[in-house]
Formats: sequence, structure tokens, C-alpha cells
Amino acid sequence: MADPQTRFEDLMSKLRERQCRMTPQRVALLRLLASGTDHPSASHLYDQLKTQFHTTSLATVYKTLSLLDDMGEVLELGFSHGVVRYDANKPYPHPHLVCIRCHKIVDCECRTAACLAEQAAKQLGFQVVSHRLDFYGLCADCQNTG
Amino acid sequence: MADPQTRFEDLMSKLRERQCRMTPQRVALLRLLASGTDHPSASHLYDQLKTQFHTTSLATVYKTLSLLDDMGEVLELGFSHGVVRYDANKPYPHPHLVCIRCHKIVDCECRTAACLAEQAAKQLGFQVVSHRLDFYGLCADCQNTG
DNA sequence: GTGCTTGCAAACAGTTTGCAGATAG
DNA sequence: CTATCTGCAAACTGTTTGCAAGCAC
Repeated sequence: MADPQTRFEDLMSKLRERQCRMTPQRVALLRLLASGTDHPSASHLYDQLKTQFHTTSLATVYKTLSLLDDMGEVLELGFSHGVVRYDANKPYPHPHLVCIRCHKIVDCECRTAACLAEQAAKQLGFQVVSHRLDFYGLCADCQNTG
Repeated sequence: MADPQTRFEDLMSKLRERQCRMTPQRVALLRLLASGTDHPSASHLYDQLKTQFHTTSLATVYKTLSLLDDMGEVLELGFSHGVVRYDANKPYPHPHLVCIRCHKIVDCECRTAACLAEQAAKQLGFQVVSHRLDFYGLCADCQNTG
């Protein structure tokens, strides 16, 4: 996980370079995204924002996420059943552990994934620019609770 | 890729075991799914069915896909932007090459992926039951067309 | 002051559901 | 004959868009 404060300042300066305006809502959202404590969904982010701003909207969350996506500063993780989760703390491809019970998503250090990509794709003449590796199963907590 | 005819008969017998009725629409859909020539979306399957049955519906496609999903006989591949593609030819986890231009999805033989799963997850006390590995990039065709 | 951003509401797309009629077994 | 399946239409969910008012710069 990247350091939340460093990543927050990184996002701030990248948006400023783009002449984006730093509204309080946007700053709060960036701070949430940079924290890296979770891989939140859009509505989860909205719920957290609502505790700070009594008036705010899901549309604003989506607009900022889409802006960051265009800039390549957020990883959009689409799953089955229409579930989408975001990772703006570490926006480059990396393996994830996805708990099938509590739906927690944890980063997983795993050096060999990237070179596996190159190796596997070369066989089919495929030019790899990105990859995605998810492990599904039960996290330690969920294994211990029947 | 599994042999289409074998996989088709396999799906047929598994549905019969469940006392499912083999309507012409369902048989045609199973044949499409077993063919393994592509990793189609629901509406792509519907389009292909419409050429055989002038009256048919997307709801029927979804109902059969959901039935096969419950039986573990289809792999649901969710992507960003609400895109969902299905793989019923080889319904167990395996790596995919996803073309970011033409959106072709190709199976990729890659023996090391499964053991990588075990290895990586053991470090975090995560019990892996499934995995997903996608490589994104340009397929051979798209590299050769500007 | 300018024009980007917000937040509401309406539109939208993909998926799911309810139900009456059709049909496989 | 019976229970399942089909296919239509309506409901639903998550996301996107349009626009008037607000606010960062």
C-alpha cells in the first residue's frame, strides 16, 4: 500500500496540473481514495462523504472517479453482478485477494505476476499493456467465523 | 478449448440430470455456448439466437445463463463499464487475453497460474477457492491494423 | 467575473422479475 | 396432465447526462 498522505498530495498536484478546481467535496473524496484502507464502491464512497457533507451527491462521486480514470489515476475493478470497486491508492495493475463472503479486497504482493503476463502472451503474439490477477476465497477473518 | 460437440453433450446431460426441459431455444443456446469460438455477451447470444428463432427474448437468455451459473457450468467475466461476458466452454478459472481494441477474448494456456494462486495467498492466510487472470493488450490482428 | 463544479432530476443500459400462455415430458 | 419454460412488459439497479445555481480561482 502506498503512503496515504503522499498519495493524497500526489493526486492533488496531478489535478492542479490539469487546472482542476479543488472543492471541499473533491478534496474529501481524494483523501478517502488515497487512504487505501479499502477498495470502495462508488456508493460506499458516497456514504462516507455524506458524514462530512450533509448535502452531496452520487453524481459528483462518479464525475470525479471518471475524471481520475481518464487520467489513469484509478483502477476500476469490475466484477460479476454489476459490482464495481475502485483502487486509487495503487492505480497500476497488481494482484488482489477477494473474499467471497465479506467481499473484502486486499492487495497482495506478488512479484511474479507481471513477468508471467509477458511470458504467457508472447506465445499468442499478444502485446500486453496491462493485466489483472484476482484470487477468490475466504479471508482469515471469514475462515474463523463458521 | 474443449471440443464443442463433447461439451455440448456434457451440458445437455447435466441439465437432464436436473430434470430440465430441453426446449429448442435452450438447445440452440447450449450449442452456442459450447462452441467456444468466442466469449459472448448476453446480447450477442441473443442476436445469434434471433437468426434461428424469429421470436425469442433476452430474458430467456438470461434465465438460462443464470441457471448454468448456479450449476457452476458457466464462467461470468465482469469487466468495467458494466460489460459482462460468458465462458461456458471451459467453466473453470483460466487466464484470458483481452484485446483492448476489438474486445476479443482469447483463452491462454498457462500452467503456472493456479500454483501462483496458492503460493501468493498462503502468505496472507487466505484460502483460495478460485482465481482470475486477465491480460489486457492488443491481439495480433489489431497490432497490424494501424 | 469566468467557467468549472455541484447536486438535483431525468434519462439510460443492462439485468431481473411477474405473469399468462405455450409446451416438453 | 402438469410443471417448467417462453416471451412480453414492467420493475429495478447502477451509471450517466443536462442544466441551473454555486463557488474556486
